[in-house]
Amino acid sequence: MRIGELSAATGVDVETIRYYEREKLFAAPVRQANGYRAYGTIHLERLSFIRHCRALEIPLADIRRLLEFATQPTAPCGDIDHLIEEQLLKVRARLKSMRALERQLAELRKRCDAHHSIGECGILHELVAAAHGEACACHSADVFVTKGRRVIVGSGPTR
Amino acid sequence: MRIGELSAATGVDVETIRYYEREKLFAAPVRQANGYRAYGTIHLERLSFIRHCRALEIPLADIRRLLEFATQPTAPCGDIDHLIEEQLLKVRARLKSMRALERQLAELRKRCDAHHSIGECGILHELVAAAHGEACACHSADVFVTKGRRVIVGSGPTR
DNA sequence: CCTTGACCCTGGAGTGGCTACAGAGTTCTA
DNA sequence: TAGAACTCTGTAGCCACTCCAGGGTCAAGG
Repeated sequence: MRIGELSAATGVDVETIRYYEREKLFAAPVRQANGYRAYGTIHLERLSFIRHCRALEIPLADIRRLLEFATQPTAPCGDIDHLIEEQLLKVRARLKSMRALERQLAELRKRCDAHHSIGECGILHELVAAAHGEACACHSADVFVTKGRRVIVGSGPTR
Repeated sequence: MRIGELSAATGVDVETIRYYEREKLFAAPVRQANGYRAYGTIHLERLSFIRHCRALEIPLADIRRLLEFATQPTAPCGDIDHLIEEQLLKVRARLKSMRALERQLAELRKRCDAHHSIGECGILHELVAAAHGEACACHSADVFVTKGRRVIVGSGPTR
């Protein structure tokens, strides 16, 4: 199987496959006389495994670890458990902040329900209000969490 | 105000402030005799505005556009409306895929409820099953969307 | 006066997970 | 036999920072 066929079979871009090889997510395949990569069923399975994990947004470094674990079937599986648990926690935390984000944006959008000039635009007005340290429709609380980092918003010189 | 004070006042990292300057999100401030940046209230407000937008996960390119809009108060505000609407749609799409992700990971975690060896681990088993084109607990459908791109999972050589 | 430590400067590299491209060679199809 | 379609390598770009090296500046304490 050539790289294009593997790509078609898995839906993974050719460039991405080569990238995974560079990143040592799977061993370099044998080469044909012309230098083309020749893949077998093993590669197809491993690539599907990787994409399945990526679909769960598991980072490549963790996928590498999972692949290593798979070679030691007698070891205890606590690490795998832990890895999935961590991933779930990450997703839940992100979900929480995304929900807040959705509320804030929906609230902000409400500020502009008619066609008028930028000078009168409620949206821009709200965004600018925040820059003056005033309370704003979108951020009632002063501090909230984005991407796991504490970010201060809606405040200003008064802090 | 020196950069450290601006940083303390807004909660924005010093490096990030310099980065915003490089990215032309605000004009370079005047310099003191020693070369230190000297900021005023305008910078503080603009930086707060930027962070407020970033807290809404509005990309820097869009923030640049918003800042340009703000200089034209008589123009119609349709573009601003549209920008926020697009952002809301983006967030909602992402939210939807995150919710699916959460379900899938929670389902996957259930597969391993006891301490045993990697060879017997239900989680790894499920992940490997996907690579064989079998149905898996985490992905009942064959195809779903991640980050706006179509990704094929849970299938394999049979496609 | 000297040291220490906190601050500031520039320029460049690194992060993750791809994606895109240049410039070359190879193979398939009409 | 021409041209399209594929493959190769190597490198750079994307986003929004973050970190570092190697230097300069400044105030407080001994």
